[in-house]
Amino acid sequence: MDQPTDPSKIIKQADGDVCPAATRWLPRYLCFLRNVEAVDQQCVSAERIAAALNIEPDRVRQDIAVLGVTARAGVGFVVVELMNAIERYLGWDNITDALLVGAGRLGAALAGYTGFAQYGMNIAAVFDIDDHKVGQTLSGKKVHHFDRIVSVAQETHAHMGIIAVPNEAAQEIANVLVLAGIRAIWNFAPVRINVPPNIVVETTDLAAGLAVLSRKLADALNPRR
Amino acid sequence: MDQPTDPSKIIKQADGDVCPAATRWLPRYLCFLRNVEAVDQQCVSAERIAAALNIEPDRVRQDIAVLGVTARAGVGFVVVELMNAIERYLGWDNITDALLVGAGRLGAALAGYTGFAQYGMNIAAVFDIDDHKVGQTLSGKKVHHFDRIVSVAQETHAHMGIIAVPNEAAQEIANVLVLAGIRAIWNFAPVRINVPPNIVVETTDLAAGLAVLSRKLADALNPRR
DNA sequence: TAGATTGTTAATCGATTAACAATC
DNA sequence: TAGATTGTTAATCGATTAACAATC
Repeated sequence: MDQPTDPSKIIKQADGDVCPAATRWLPRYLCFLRNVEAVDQQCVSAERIAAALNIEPDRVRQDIAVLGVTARAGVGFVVVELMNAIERYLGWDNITDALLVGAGRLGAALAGYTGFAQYGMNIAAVFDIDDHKVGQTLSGKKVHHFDRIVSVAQETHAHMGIIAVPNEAAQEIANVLVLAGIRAIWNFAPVRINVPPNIVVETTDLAAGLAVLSRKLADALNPRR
Repeated sequence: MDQPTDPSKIIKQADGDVCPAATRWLPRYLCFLRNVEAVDQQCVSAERIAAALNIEPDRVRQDIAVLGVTARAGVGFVVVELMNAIERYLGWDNITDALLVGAGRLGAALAGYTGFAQYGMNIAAVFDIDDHKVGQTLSGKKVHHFDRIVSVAQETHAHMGIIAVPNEAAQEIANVLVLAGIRAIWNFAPVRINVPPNIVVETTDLAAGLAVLSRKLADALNPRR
């Protein structure tokens, strides 16, 4: 308050820079709040959220702080207000159309998952380069040839691309997605992807969590190395 | 080497305690190595792995260090040797049978994903409490009533359970899985779960990565707050 | 030997946990 | 006012990045 801190830090806080760690928790709070709302409760304290999710109340308050929603001490937050704030913060108050590239095993699973609507996302079209897959439907979505992605991107005004192709192809696909005007890429290939600075990328490696679990299990079943 | 460090640290290193951060990277290396092997290359350096995955070579070496595989300086690692070491470390040299609980949206997607075999895991059976779903098949797997899980667990000798049910039910399901003799739980419900100390849990929240991406996208499309 | 790459140890960075004064 | 809960700041913890001597 009175001690002037390192200026670089001040700037970092001042602009709306995203703190990934906090953002990752917001969907959990939102999910819980939806349940609470369904039961017709008006207010909820950070304590109660924490208890339900089995985490520290401190973290709940810290994560929520970025939203700018204020609570009444002794009472807590207004459920609807907090829900709306999270949805607005994540941009989940509007559905984002996404183009899914890759109709293989993972692509098929993603196309078949009907829960993305809850997270403000809709898979608008599916693409592949394999002529055997092109023309078929995947969970009711038609598979287009990847050549057509630029025109489809323009038609749908999609902002997001989802990469579910083999490692080697991932970077190349990303390049084309950028050319097609895509601004955000959700990458399921276990490789880091290079994109221009105005494009945002998030890589999700499904196998990572399973690897940790498998290792722990191997240890538990067979201790002493 | 000569300075005696804090004893607690020494113990922590001494026993085979898992470092989650390193373990999370191993599937990526494995995936790349499988490609390299397919092209009939015998050796590979940490530098090359790092280049292909677009990360720092230092990290590759550090992560690989836990495996106890040694490389020849100036040449690198023997591909097959390194692959086998990773698979053994993760217990992926044997397939683990898993019981999937929840035949909803996410459960259906997981049951439909045919790629888990690559990660040493097989979904042996699917369970739900909804009578409409019980008896149906999900991607060729029959859906059993959750009541039957204890007996099925014994028949299949499954060690792993996968939770894909709504938040509120997650803890309860976990309790039953433990009673059924399950040792490892892969939890897709965005809640922290309590289990006895001899049971291992890993929670994967699909929405977390999407939340970060959505927020960054919202920022990119609409800067200045 | 010389060049290249390893493997380990130290330094930075970020995220989680703890503490506590401010507020309703 | 008293009790309860917030919101912010400091302390701990772990993970990533950097550095460098050891090795083939």
